[in-house]
Amino acid sequence: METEVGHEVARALGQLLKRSARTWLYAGLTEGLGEGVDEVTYPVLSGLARTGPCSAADLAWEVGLDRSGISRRAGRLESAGLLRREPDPHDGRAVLLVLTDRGVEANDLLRRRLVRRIEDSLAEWPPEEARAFSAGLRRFALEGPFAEPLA
Amino acid sequence: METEVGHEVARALGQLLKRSARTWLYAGLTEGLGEGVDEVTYPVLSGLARTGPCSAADLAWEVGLDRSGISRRAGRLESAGLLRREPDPHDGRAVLLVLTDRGVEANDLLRRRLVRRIEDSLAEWPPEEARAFSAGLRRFALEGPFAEPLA
DNA sequence: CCGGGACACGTGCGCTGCGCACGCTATTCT
DNA sequence: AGAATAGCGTGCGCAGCGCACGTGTCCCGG
Repeated sequence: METEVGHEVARALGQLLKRSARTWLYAGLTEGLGEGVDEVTYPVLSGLARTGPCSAADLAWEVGLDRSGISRRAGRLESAGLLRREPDPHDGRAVLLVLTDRGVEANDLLRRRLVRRIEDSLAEWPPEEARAFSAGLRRFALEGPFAEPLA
Repeated sequence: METEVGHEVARALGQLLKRSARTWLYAGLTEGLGEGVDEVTYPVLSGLARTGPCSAADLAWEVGLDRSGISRRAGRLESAGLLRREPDPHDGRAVLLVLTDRGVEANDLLRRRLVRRIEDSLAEWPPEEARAFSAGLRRFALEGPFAEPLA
């Protein structure tokens, strides 16, 4: 019984973690925006939108990446004018990453497109089933063991 | 309403696709097996277990990767003695990838461990909720747009 | 029967992303 | 004040991926 669920989730997760799945999810989503934002930099953009202005280290924890990776990606977003590095007023060593207005705008746009794409793929689901799936996925991804990524 | 579901799924998927999530899912899973099998080669192993003996091209479609990637990973599994390349009796050009007995055994072991890990993370869920989540995830990942990865 | 185009494979090559480690500057503690 | 610590950006090496080439095989048309 229960082991059936485990197998099913394992199988589905395997499919979901395929590179091509990620590709599909973000493919063509950044159409019309500058060169700086793509599927690689989007997690930094959206993560920063969630956390608000914060250091690269904190954002690294949020995004689940090394500091250096964040710094590089942030550099691209900065060049594209979507992100601003400003000195932390309380600590001269620290640098705060802050979204510019255009950054916020770009993030909103991308998020809308992403949500749209996901909703399209759920369009034919019975609404109740979709809700249950959404709640379960949220619980699994956000409240499960993934919550502590860099342990 | 419905847009709430879209946002929630988008957020959860973002979290799920983090590198650290993949890391957590497979971390330490290959303990005790040879050097050839790890989180990189496992998709090939399990994919081949699903499809049965097949060519690298077909497996590439199944796994969602380029042929070359499959060939490289298959090479590792071959070195580890988990996989065998044998000439296709019907086509002299083609090469069939076949799991050895040890390969089947390794795949079963890894799968059991993976299922175990997932079930542990679902241990405190209400059984009905877990079932609903499992069914929804299966539908989303296996019957959704991900079904055609290399379109 | 045979020759050319198509097919399947493995691999060299360049690109990209990642983590580690170094150097530098600012802070904090003794 | 001087030393130890913390935070940052970046150079470096490694690994994986896709593309494209060369090789061997199949198939069909002449």
